[in-house]
Amino acid sequence: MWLHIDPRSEVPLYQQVVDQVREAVARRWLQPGDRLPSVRELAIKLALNHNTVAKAYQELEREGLIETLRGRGTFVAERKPRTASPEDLAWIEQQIRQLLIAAHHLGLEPETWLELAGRVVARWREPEGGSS
Amino acid sequence: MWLHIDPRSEVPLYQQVVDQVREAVARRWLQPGDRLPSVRELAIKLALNHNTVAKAYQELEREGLIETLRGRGTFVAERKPRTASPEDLAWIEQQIRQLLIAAHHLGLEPETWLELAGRVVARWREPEGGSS
DNA sequence: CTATGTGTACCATGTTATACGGTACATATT
DNA sequence: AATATGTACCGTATAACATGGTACACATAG
Repeated sequence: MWLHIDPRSEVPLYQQVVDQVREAVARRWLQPGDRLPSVRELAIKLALNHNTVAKAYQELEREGLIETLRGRGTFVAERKPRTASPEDLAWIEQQIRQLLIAAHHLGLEPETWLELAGRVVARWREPEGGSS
Repeated sequence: MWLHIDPRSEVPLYQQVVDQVREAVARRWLQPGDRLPSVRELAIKLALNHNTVAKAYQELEREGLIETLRGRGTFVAERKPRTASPEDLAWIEQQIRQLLIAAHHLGLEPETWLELAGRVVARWREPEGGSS
């Protein structure tokens, strides 16, 4: 199971599920058509309430990443070709700036940060755990 | 006043204050020794409760960005030279990955994202609003 | 048809974070 | 003494989060 929940994190439990499915889809660990665990099944495995898992799935469907079929289950949706809008780009830029600020206060200057980002991008399509 | 609060944002009000002071310090719009508005003064200007502003200032002091002196006021602290720890680097990498995932779902591939990040870094030390 | 599994919609409860309003205290400056 | 500062309380209110339980609509397998 590639999903793991940290109950002591400040990140809401349903949000942790959303984040991890998002990552799995983005990195193609999950392919379109793949079936996700059922709401109740996943709730038991992660020791969560079924309502919490359902909330995560509903958020993911709202984003268009998954499709749910009554009585059948939940599946990874087809990836729709999409071009980032100017608003999207502005939002992404803002997020980058926020990260630059945080990195600066941790002692990482923008140029060094950019090198680090380059390395992360280079490792983008690798399996999961880089080293042992 | 460079501080502005959006009451309809999902970001907590005190967090908005923290973020903006963090940015002002990181980008040297505020210099060490500069005095920040008093808790009550800022509370009135931003239409916040004094407790909310105080919470923001206490968070900023906890991070070492500002210093508070009883009866005197709140001031931007000296920047302490610091090297990012391995834990810090791991955290930053994780944040970068999260951003890459979000960008991907908006239609921005890692390589394009990296170019965008490069442009943001290039504009890092500019005043405030790039163009008109 | 029945039984089971699916997503979903409720309802109620409890916890926590956020934000407010008010008051009061310790300290520093004037 | 008067004022301004940060801070520490108290209480209240709202919203998000998470749980537990029940029930319904739909699909599939027997």
